[in-house]
Amino acid sequence: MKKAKILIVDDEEDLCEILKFNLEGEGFEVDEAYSAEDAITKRLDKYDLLLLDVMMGKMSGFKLAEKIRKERGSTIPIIFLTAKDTKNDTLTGFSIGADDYISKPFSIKEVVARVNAVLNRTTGKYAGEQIINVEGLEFDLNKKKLIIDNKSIYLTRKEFEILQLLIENQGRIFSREEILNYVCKYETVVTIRTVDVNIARIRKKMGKYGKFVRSRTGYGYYFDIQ
Amino acid sequence: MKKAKILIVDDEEDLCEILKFNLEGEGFEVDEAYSAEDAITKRLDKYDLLLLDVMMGKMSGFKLAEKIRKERGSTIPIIFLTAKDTKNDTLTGFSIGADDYISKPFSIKEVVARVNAVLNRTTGKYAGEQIINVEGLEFDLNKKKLIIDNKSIYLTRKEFEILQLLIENQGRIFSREEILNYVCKYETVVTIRTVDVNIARIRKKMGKYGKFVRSRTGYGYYFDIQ
DNA sequence: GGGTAATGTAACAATTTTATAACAAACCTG
DNA sequence: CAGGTTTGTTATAAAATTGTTACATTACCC
Repeated sequence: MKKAKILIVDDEEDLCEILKFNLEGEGFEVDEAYSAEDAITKRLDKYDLLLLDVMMGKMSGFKLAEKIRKERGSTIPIIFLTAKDTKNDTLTGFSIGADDYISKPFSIKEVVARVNAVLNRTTGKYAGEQIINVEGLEFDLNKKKLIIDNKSIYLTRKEFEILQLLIENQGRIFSREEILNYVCKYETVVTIRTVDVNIARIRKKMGKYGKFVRSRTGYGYYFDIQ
Repeated sequence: MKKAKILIVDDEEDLCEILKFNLEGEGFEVDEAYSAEDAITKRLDKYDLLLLDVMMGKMSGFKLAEKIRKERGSTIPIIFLTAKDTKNDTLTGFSIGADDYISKPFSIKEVVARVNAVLNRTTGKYAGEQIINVEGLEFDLNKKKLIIDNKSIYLTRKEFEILQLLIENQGRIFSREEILNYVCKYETVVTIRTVDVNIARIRKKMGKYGKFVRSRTGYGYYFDIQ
């Protein structure tokens, strides 16, 4: 999956850095802007989420948010950071929405959790149909299945991941090591020939299209429709 | 359709701004007042809804509401925002004629949802009958029930929300995390397996239609009539 | 073509995931 | 606060996936 990109807009540079450090640790790509004016100069449509300080120098976070929404018509999710002191446990109970706010002082953990939650929700919701189409072969990323001749072919997770890797990089050859590494990242070590078996299963399920999943002796596997 | 006008009365200016920002995003026209005294000076009959903080400086939200209702004889709907969930406050609020009551901390989404609900109810423009019909299975969004073979099947809130998510996105697979995230928005963290149990309960209640709620090992759950 | 290495695949085993029942905790509601 | 309802937890059985192995088949090189 592609890394989500986050833009932090806050004039407290230290805080920015801490957030950046932690969010990067979570696998996000993070940019910073130290003022609203600075943020405006950036191409905001590059980002998947905005972390916006409410209290900043000249232009407040709200103004900036308004500008982004109204002038640019963007629907990018925004989480506000606000300095308002909180007597009660606002932090724990406050939950996610398309937009959300987190009061300072907040725990880094919490911010990360919220960011994850918002991104999960919005990317889940607004990601409409995701279908890769090749030669009358539909590869549906949301429904995790193939559609061939109007028939649904259900792939298991490993099968799906392997095929996705090959299809998204049509023509490129992946060694068994690469495939195993991609599919079993954090898992225990398995025999290299397992890949063969999985490929065989994929081919079988794909029927007449199975031959598009090709092997090159000594190299590995690739997908090609020629 | 005319835009509904909303007045927010709350001394926490940040919160006001966030609410305003989000409600405007929903297509409402929004004004703010940072104190009850401030609110009184406004022509309240201009508004279709009041969002009223209970705890404010000198005059409480309740006092203000009482004033509005008794002295001005207004029937404008009021939603109270309150910091503490005390039964006493609740009662007071409702006896004054509160239309709804949201305790802080709340999520922005929740407020927006309640505002929509109250405005729908009071202005009488219902979204009309909301019934999803699939294969002789009626799913009544307003009455929160299923109708199968002319029999009403009552689903609990969680059950209903899960089923609604699945039915409204027919075919799309939702991971347990997504489902939990969707259903337990404002709540504490629960075990991921809870989803399984809820799915089982839904299937059981749906009888012969239960099989339409499907699982895909390694992915999650989805609804499909095929 | 014959020998060797690489790949394909079937059958089975190990592992992981899901279904469900039974119980416990939370939650209403009068 | 008693009793019913909803929701969450846990344990175990059942199902599905994934891995291993052994042998068949194919590709490669001389």
